[in-house]
Amino acid sequence: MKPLPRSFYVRDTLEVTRDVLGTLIVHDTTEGRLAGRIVEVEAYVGEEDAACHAAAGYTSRTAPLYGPPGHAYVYFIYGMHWCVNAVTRDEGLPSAVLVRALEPLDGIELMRRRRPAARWIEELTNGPARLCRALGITGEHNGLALQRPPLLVRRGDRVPDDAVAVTARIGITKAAEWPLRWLVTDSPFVSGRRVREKARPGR
DNA sequence: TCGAAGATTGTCT
DNA sequence: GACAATCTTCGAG
Repeated sequence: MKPLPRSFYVRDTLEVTRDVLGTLIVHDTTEGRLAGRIVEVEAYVGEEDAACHAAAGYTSRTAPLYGPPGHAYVYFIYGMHWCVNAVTRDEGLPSAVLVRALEPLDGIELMRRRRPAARWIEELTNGPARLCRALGITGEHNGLALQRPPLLVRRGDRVPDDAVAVTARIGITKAAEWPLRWLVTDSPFVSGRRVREKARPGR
């Protein structure tokens, strides 16, 4: 159960995104270890991707996207939420994998305390901002390497192809139709409840 | 310096 | 299903 090496991230972003499913994200804090299995991710693929923050070019905000692969890109959105990405490809090629949902593994009681709005365990980490809240990931982690504590990604059991689905990305307005969202089909921990309700009215 | 938009979520109707 | 919360970032003036 070693951390994923940097070479894991130095590949085509779509390959990395698919392979991240099933890996484990671990945050060691003074209050204890928080960890979960990644069950939903999205790819954001460079300046030509209008939904990618790098579409704005190199700025102080997007700098980590242009930095070394295997590092975290943590951004603040809607005045209250943090979201975490893993930077991919290579320096100067700004693309990343957004972690959208986890299956909680370690530190579930601590997650419950951090996420009082969650009514049951499936709501602890089924959304990009929810999982950051539950794991205590904030701007402090922006730009950190993902190969060592406090924040790292470990190899897990590979999710077989027949358990993986690909869909359009969620919650964006630009390039929204691009099929760059991967998820573990049968996992009850994936996000997008409201989206599914919209997509299947009357059920 | 100002205004608008945003890779979301929780609450209310 | 609609909308408010809340603030950083960026581009325009």
